[in-house]
Amino acid sequence: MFTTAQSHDYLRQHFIKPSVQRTAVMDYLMNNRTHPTIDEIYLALSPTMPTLSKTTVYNTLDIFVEKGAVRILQIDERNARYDVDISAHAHFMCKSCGKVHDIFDLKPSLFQIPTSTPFKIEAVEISYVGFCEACKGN
Amino acid sequence: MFTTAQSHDYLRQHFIKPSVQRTAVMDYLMNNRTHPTIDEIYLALSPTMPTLSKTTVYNTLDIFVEKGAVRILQIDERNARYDVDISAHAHFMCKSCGKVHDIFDLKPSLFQIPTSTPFKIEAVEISYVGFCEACKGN
DNA sequence: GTCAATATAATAACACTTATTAATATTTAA
DNA sequence: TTAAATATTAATAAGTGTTATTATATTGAC
Repeated sequence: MFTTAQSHDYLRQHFIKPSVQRTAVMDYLMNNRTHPTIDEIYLALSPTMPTLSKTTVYNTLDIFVEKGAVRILQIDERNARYDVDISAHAHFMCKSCGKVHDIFDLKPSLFQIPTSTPFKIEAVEISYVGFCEACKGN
Repeated sequence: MFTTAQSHDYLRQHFIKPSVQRTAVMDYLMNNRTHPTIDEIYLALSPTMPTLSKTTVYNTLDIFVEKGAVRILQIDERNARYDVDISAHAHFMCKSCGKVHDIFDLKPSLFQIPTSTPFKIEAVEISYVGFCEACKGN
């Protein structure tokens, strides 16, 4: 369980001014490693922050991504998903239930930037799709 | 340069009934390896096929993907992109010009399905983002 | 405490995709 | 070959996630 103080610190480390809204969003991301969508974050926070607007959630996540505090995932074609864990790891999405899971135990070499290209590569995304444990039997 | 006859054959190989529209779309994909969007395909074909509708392009690509003749790429958050090359390779997208390039010369092991997960993985997508040769100087 | 700068909220606008339905082609059976 | 059934295409409308706009609120410097 991460505290609000820790979220606050994490924001400061990434040069993001920690407003009440930003701290709440970061707090949610740190404690819910489910790669939530904007909507999920908004719906989770609005009961305790009734004045929160979805626009603010969008703006907040934009800033987090821009400052490198959070990673945006492209794995789900429907919605953007967000991950506070910016370390090298891959993702899996279940075609049936839609849940996105982390895959950590891959060879570090998978995440290396290829040197054979003429491009200036800044980021890698490795995504797997299929069926999760709960869904693969059905 | 691929001929219409070849597109026709490729469709048949994937058990897709080759209508005029489907053959035209496949023909375009086989001759334009630019990972085009729906809009690009539609705009390219409509001058010579004035009755073509964008809905048909959507439907057609859905069928192609479902039958495994074409791969849909998630790399561009704005639009879906399509690739007739279904062999194992990665993609790079330029953050500046938006072009998507193939990256073929990677170790085959990169595309292996990880065995350490409890998931039934069916597909892998490896995406890189950054700046292309033309844009990286600016 | 006042003023300027920044952040938030509400609303509207946008863009891509999907659903619906009607029209047109194509196939099948007599 | 013709009629009926089926499949495909086209046009329109609807839906959904995201972005733009603008007004309000909050913060920070003096």
